Amino acid sequence: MTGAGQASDVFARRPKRADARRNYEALIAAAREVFAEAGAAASLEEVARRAGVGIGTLYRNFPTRRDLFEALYVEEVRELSRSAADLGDLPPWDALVAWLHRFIGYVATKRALAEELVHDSEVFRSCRTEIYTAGEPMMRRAQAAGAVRDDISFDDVVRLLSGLTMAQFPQPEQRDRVLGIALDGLRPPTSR
Amino acid sequence: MTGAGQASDVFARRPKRADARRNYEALIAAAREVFAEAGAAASLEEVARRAGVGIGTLYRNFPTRRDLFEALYVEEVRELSRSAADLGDLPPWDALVAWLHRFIGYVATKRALAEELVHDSEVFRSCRTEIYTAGEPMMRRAQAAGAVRDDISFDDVVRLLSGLTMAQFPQPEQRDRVLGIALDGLRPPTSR
DNA sequence: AAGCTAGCGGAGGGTTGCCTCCGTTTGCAA
DNA sequence: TTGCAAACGGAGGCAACCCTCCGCTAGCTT
Repeated sequence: MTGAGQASDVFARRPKRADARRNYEALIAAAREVFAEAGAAASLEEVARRAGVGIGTLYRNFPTRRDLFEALYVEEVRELSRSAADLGDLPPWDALVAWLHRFIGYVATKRALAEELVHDSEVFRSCRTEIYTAGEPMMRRAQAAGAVRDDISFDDVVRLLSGLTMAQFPQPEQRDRVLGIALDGLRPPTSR
Repeated sequence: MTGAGQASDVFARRPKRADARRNYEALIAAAREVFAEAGAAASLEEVARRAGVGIGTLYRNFPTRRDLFEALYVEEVRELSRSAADLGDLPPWDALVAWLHRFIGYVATKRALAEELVHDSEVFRSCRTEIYTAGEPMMRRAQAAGAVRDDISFDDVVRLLSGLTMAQFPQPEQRDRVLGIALDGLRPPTSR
């Protein structure tokens, strides 16, 4: 369960001809932009326009709105999951904190997508698995080292921080401070 | 600055004739339901339908979608703000915690609305003031009593918890546990 | 009880977005 | 180079929603 096989079917539909692949990437990029700007209800025609392709091309690649969401989401999760590897040589607590920072950053871009995908999606579920596979060991390690309290689960942490990504933070330093408060809550009573 | 006068202009448009008032209330109630179910982009025609009034009536009462949002939002905030008074005789920390619990409950119902209103709204701003007027003293009191760390602001707390309201919690007890973690983060280093 | 007027409701015109369909283009293999 | 399948793109039909407008209804006042 490395996660590599889990959601690979999503990428199976990735086209092979050069122009097709180019359009596919352009659509993904445009969709990322448009949804970030206008929310999950943004017009698909706008996405196609911004990608510089016809609306027909969009629908061939992503027959439904949800298909587009899923492709976008999977892409994002992949990157996050992969990034856990870089942190192996940090001390347990530092590694966890660093990864959670990335977690917030990644998730923040697409709160709208998640909103849409929560409802029974195979892909969404396997992405969750992928994130947990990446993050849970880091937390266990921190717990084993006594840096994180024992009475909470990784799931608790994810939810606590997911929330933060939704909130609007005009200045990024406030976001960091608030994240700091939340992280203090993870500490065992003695090690503050 | 009791807050009573701040947003009263919003209520100025409240109708006086019996049938009109009835319809107004029905619209508010229907809107609360519909927006909770279908998000902020829900159809206004559906709102009117569910309220059992004509679409014309809806538009007379709330010329724009935003007007409806605002009315809904103000209503919610009012209740929350008022509820702070009940908690005066609890110990500082307990009072704060109790109020924050309510805060979460109230805000959760209308995350979608807030999303829409954040962008430059007079009403939104005065509602914020109202919430802060209700909550900030409770937090100061808790800080004075040494129950909350001194290096954070009420605004930090609001944002930390606002996030939580966005997250989906299948079981309510997990929400409480996660809220507990967040609240632990508010404590001064010594008093855990 | 009778009139006045605030308020009602929904038909309908306009806009926008969704998605299909098919004639045209273009990459790739032989 | 040539042929053919894969891919393109956008016109256009359909559906949903927005919002205005105006003839009708029913509270309130005297």
